[in-house]
Amino acid sequence: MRMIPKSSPPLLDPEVLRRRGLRLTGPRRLLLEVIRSTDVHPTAEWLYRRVRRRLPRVSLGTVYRNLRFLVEEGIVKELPGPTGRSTGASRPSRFDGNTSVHHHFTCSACGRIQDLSEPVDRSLDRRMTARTGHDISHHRIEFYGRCAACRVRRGRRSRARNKR
Amino acid sequence: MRMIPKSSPPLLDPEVLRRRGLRLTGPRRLLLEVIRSTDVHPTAEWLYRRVRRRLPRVSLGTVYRNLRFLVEEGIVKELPGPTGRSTGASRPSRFDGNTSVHHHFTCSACGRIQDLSEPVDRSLDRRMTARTGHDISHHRIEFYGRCAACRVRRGRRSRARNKR
DNA sequence: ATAGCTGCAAAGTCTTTGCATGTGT
DNA sequence: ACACATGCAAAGACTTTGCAGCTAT
Repeated sequence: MRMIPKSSPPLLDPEVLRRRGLRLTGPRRLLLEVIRSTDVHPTAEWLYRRVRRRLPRVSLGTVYRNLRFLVEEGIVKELPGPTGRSTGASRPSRFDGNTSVHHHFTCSACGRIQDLSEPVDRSLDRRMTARTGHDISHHRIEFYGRCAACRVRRGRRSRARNKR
Repeated sequence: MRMIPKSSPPLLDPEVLRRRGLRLTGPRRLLLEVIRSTDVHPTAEWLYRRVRRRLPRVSLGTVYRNLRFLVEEGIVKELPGPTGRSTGASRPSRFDGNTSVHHHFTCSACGRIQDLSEPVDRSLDRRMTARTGHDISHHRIEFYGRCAACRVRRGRRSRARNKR
C-alpha cells in the first residue's frame, strides 16, 4: 500500500479542460491523484474508498463518471477485464494511471496484476500489419503464471485477491 | 455467418465426463458444437440465440451454467473482456472454442475480434520468467487497430458491432 | 433409481443515469 | 450567472442461483 504523494507530475491540465468547457473539481482532481499514485490496477470500488478518505462526501457514481471521463480523454487506461471466475457478475474493471504502453503479468493464484517494463516491439506491429492487411497501431502482451510470492507458498491459493 | 457442421471433431468425450460423474446432455452437447463451429468469439447471448434454433426450450441460465462449466474444464476459453465504452454495464464476456494458444486482433472501429495465427514465442515466456522471477506459463498478445474492412469505409464508424 | 441438469424466475454484482442541488470559472 | 459536476437513488446490463421437476446413466 503506497503513500499518496502530495501532487503528481502533469495532473489534469486546467488549460486543456477549459478548452473543452470542462471543470477541474475536487473529486476529479483527487481521483486522478489517487490513481496516479498506485500501481495495483485498482477497481472503481477501491478508488472510491481511497478518495473518500479525503473527501468523505464523494459518491460512487461520481467515481464511475470521472473514470469514464478520464478513460475517454485517454488520461487513464482501462484494463482488458480479468477473465474467468466470478460470483454474481463479479469481474469489475480495473484502471491504470500509467498510460505508457506496457505489458502485464497476471498471477493466476493471487490475481495480482503487475506492470512489466519489457520494451515494446513496434516492429511486431508493422510485421502484423503487412501480414494481415489490418492497420495495427499497437499491441499489448499479457503474461500469465504464478508470481514469485505465490510460488513460495506452493499449493494453497492465496486469498489476497487484493481487496483494499 | 458460418454453417454449423453436423458434428465437430473431438467434442465432449462422454468417457471423460462419466469419470467425473457428469452428464452429456442435449443443451451441453449442442452449446459446445455451436461454439466450436464459429470464430466470432460470441457472447453468451449470441450462443443462446444459436442454441435455441435447434433446442427452443433452452434457457439463458443453462447457457451460462454450461459456459462456466466448459471454461472450468478448459474446453472453452473466455476472452479478456473488451475494454472501454458501455451503456449499462455493457461489456459481456466473449468465449472462444479454439483453445489452442493464439493471439487476437481487435478492430477499434467495428469491435470485431479476429484470431491471428502468428506463432507463439515460447522463448519469450522463458526470458520473462528469468527476468521477473515469476513462473510464467504463457502469454497472449492483443493487437489493436483498424481492420481492413473498416479501413476502406474510412471515417464513419461501422455499426456492425456484431450482434447476431 | 438417483445424482446431475434444466427451466424459470429471482437475486446479485457492477455500472450507468435522471434529477435536483451545488460549484468552478 | 450558468453550464458543468455532484450526490443520491433508481434503473440497467450481465451473470449467477434456488428450487421443483426432468433425464442421462
